[in-house]
Amino acid sequence: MVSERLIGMADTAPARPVVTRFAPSPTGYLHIGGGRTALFNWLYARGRGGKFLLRIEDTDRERSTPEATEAIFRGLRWLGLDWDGETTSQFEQRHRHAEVAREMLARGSAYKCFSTQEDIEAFREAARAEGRSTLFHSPWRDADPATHPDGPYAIRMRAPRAGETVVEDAVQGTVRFRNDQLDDMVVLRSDGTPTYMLAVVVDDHDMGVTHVIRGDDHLNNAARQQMVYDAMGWEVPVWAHIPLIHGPDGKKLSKRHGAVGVEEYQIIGYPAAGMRNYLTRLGWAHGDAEFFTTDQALAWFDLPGIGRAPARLDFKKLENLCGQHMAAMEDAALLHELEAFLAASGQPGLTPPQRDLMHSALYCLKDRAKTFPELVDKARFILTARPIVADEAAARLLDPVSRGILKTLTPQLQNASWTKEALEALMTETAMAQGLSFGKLAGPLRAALAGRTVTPGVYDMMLVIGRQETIARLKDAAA
RNA sequence: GGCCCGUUCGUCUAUCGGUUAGGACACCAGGUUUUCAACCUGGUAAGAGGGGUUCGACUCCCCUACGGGCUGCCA
Repeated sequence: MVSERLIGMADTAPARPVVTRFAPSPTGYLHIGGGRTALFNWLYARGRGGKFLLRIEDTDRERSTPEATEAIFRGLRWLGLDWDGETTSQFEQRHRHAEVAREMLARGSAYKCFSTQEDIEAFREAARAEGRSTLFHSPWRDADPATHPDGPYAIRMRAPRAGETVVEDAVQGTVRFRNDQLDDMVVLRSDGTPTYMLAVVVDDHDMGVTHVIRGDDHLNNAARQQMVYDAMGWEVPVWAHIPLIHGPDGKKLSKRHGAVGVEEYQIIGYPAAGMRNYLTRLGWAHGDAEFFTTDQALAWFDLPGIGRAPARLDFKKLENLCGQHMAAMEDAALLHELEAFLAASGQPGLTPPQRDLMHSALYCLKDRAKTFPELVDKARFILTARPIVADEAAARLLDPVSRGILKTLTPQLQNASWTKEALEALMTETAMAQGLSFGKLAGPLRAALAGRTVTPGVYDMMLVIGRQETIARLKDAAA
């Protein structure tokens, strides 16, 4: 099959270095679906030693804002998706676009259309009434230039009416469109500005984009854009239209599903590596691989592995993956990302002493948390100063009997060797002396040390905060 | 309405004509255990429906249903 041959060629023997791009319109936050599209493009290019470019599609002057552009940058940076070279602005290329439109005019592959919006609306109105196709057929397509009025005009593509346009898509396969189903799209508006349909093609060509990986809401557009490539005699890129992401209910992702903006995920506290893993796995598979590093994703990512059906967001699985990545992360990197999380979510940062404690405690914290808020919660024993205020559940464990036991423990801790083994021996001994199981002792101990019933192991906490602080907290609790 | 895409456990998916349809998350049960978490073991659970093609279809073709997209001088 033709499509398979194309895919094979693209994957095994690229004729030229791979160049991909992410081309968001700056009209709001970076959508999670857009984030995944960017990730796929980044993985594909970088995994092959190619280039990943960023172009801001800001030709809609009404809706484009610099704030939105900034939000896109922040979102991509958080995901760790760096792009090559300068960011390009589609709007700044408008003169080049217009030049191409005029070139198409000169080649006869486009024509001046003097129809007004009202003419077109009337045409569609009539077509609807008669049950005909509402595709606009401009009367100016074959008009004699001598009859052209001296007014504003749009430039329309002179699209072929017969035959079909075949899109070879690396994900969707061979997709055929009958040309009579496609109309003569406007490439240059009557105010002289280019339309998206023209601008993407010109920009992708000028930037040397070899693979267009984007949402499948553009699949139909590919057919029309291909006509522009053909008209200009340009090489058509490899198309890869990936399915959109849906909400947990299978419906199109929207605000009511909760987090739709990439930045919201950072604020919720997912580690970026876990986010990348999850997003890569959503709609793409490499056999049974579930948990993998970004380096592995770079090595494995390919187009044939992309699925054709829309995927639903599953926060449970996201969390699970994030938990695994947290546990696998280097302490220094984890600490760094934790601080970035605190800043991004508007929380107070760590003081230098807290930072040191956190660093030394991460070993017993990181495999207990799936998100940064969970990590912070589990780290409460090093983030709060004495006196430790016990929560309700912890307070219940500090009954008079338990407090008495804690009291007998403090002198022994004074002389104990401060290692896990020694502490363990001491605790077990103390528990037995009281006729208790160690579990009965650990509860109050934990409550005294952290004020919580959910914490890292008691020995780990004691080792992290040290002898003096441990004894002080036990005395506080026993008092 | 027209055109285009899609449909395997609840969810993400493997399978590229021949498998007891595999894995992961979630869930349930058990184990380990100083709580929670983590961890270990086991379990429930799937090819939308109907026609073909074939010795044999989840895999190929057609129809239907359902979901999604496009149908702009938006991107």
